[in-house]
Amino acid sequence: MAKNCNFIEKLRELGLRPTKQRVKMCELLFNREKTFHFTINDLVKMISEEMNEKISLATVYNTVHAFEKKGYLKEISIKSDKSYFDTNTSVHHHFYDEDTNELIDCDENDIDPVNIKKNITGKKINSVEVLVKVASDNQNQKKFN
Amino acid sequence: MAKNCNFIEKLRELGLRPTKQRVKMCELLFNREKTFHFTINDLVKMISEEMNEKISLATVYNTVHAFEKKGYLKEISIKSDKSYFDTNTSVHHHFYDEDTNELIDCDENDIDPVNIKKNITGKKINSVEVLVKVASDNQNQKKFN
DNA sequence: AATCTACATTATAATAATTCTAAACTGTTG
DNA sequence: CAACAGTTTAGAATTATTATAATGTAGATT
Repeated sequence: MAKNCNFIEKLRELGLRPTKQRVKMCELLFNREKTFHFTINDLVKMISEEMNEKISLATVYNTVHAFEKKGYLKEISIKSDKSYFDTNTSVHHHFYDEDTNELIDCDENDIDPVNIKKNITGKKINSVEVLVKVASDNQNQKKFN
Repeated sequence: MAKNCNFIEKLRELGLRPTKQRVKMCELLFNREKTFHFTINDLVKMISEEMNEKISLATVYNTVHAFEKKGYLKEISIKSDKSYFDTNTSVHHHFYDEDTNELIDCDENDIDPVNIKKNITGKKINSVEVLVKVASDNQNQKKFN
């Protein structure tokens, strides 16, 4: 499996200095089979567990945002109290389990292509993403007036 | 147009005491033709402009959440730094203009029904919402490995 | 290899959004 | 109107995130 030196190269190509913090974060984030979702706090915990030295929270924020800016991480808006990030940067859909707060990636064949019939003049569609909220029990919606 | 007394009745029905703060918020939120989106801060400003007395920020939070819990407001997850709320509580889709940060409701006929082919055992689909991000220029995505 | 320099990391402070708290206030019920 | 439970309020507390300023370090230069 791809190890450090790969990431060191990769980071250099991006114009990011391969510091040990960044390399460690690359290993944790990109050295895996499946893509996954995390919060900054998840990541800090993961790093602390893997490294003997402590990492600064600010570094994690900086690095995550650097990766995001380069297009290797994607921010996901589900809950507004925290930011979730996704190592799957392709446009894709999600299931969100409201019971467990779990976010599940959709396969390409889980959802048929979405047909958008309206277009906004002068604007280009950058992405089309579907969020399917699921839960064990249901609650309906009402109108006030 | 429906005035105070209507909202006083309505609030009572919901088991919410019709305090003057709540009635004022009802007027501002629900006494309009079109539904709309707002942040807590937007709302606080609107209220301050309309009322001589000041309203506590906590009250606005409490009341918005009370309305949300009763199903008359809906939280929207677009940007993660702030919470947006929507007086349109029906399941509906959005266009999000990345240039102006503007959120636009979709009509029912703007987007064809989304066909979900996967189902998660033991879970019910609560909502299916599409977010279409638009902008003047485009930027592509890459994979790290 | 020692030095230099720009970029990174760090601890901490600052900011911002939101929630909590405890006291004062106010609809509602009797 | 008296009493109680639910509300409002100001301000403190909490949480997520960003800014700051000093220190550290990768990589180029000597």
